[in-house]
Amino acid sequence: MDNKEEFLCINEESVEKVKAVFPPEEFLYDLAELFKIFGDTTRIRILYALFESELCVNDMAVLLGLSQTAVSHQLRVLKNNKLVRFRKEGKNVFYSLSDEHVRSIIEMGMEHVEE
Amino acid sequence: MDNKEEFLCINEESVEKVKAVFPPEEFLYDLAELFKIFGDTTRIRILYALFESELCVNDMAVLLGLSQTAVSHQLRVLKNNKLVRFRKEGKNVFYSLSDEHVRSIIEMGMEHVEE
DNA sequence: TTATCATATGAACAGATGAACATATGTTAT
DNA sequence: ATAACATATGTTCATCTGTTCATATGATAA
Repeated sequence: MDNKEEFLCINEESVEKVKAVFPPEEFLYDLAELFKIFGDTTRIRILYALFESELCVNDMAVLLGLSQTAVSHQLRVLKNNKLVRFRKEGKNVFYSLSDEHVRSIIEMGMEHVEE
Repeated sequence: MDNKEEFLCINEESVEKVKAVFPPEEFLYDLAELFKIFGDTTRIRILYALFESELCVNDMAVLLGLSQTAVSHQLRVLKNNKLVRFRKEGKNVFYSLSDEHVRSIIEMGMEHVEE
């Protein structure tokens, strides 16, 4: 079942063309990791909520009908990947989108979905 | 353990503001589904390969060092979600990106990763 | 027709992932 | 100090997902 018959390309030219510009594996890995973050309903809902206004954890939970724990866990993921930033104010932590890239990426996705 | 103390908002105003413009759940679900597709290394590599040139299944497998089966399975996902299209030519099936949205979304992601 | 090649599909297994629960940390008020 | 509150974290568990293996389909050539 050794199914790779050693580089039997059908169109060698195309393959070489692609190979020539292929980015480092790590880069594409990071790219996939980024999209993975957006690929969860809870996280997308959180990010979308932050489109309009910064919010504290409790308010997100209330707004989205989620447990505080669930929100906090997902915020950690978003924070670790620099998609949101936060400021502390007493007992509360207010989160907001970290930059315009986040907005752009989601908007691009929305265009595709809207069709 | 009933952890939702009935709408105890810290900032009622922000919550109302977000609620007012929140899109239907289904829309955000579809959006997450779309990003989920991009959130896998194999699929991103396939899509990226198709940036340069259309390719048949076997050539993708050779190029990316994957089994034919793995590529075929992922192409099905991409096909079902209309991210790639294909044309048959004899025994071969040539795949290509289905539209410019795909390219735009990936490019947006790359900008974020490049930082 | 049969043999061979290119791709697709189904089943099963391994690893990843999100949610819930319990608990910990950190902050303010008393 | 202690109590009450807001958020964070660790662990467990059920589910999802991607890969592999085996096999099927579909196409060309002999």
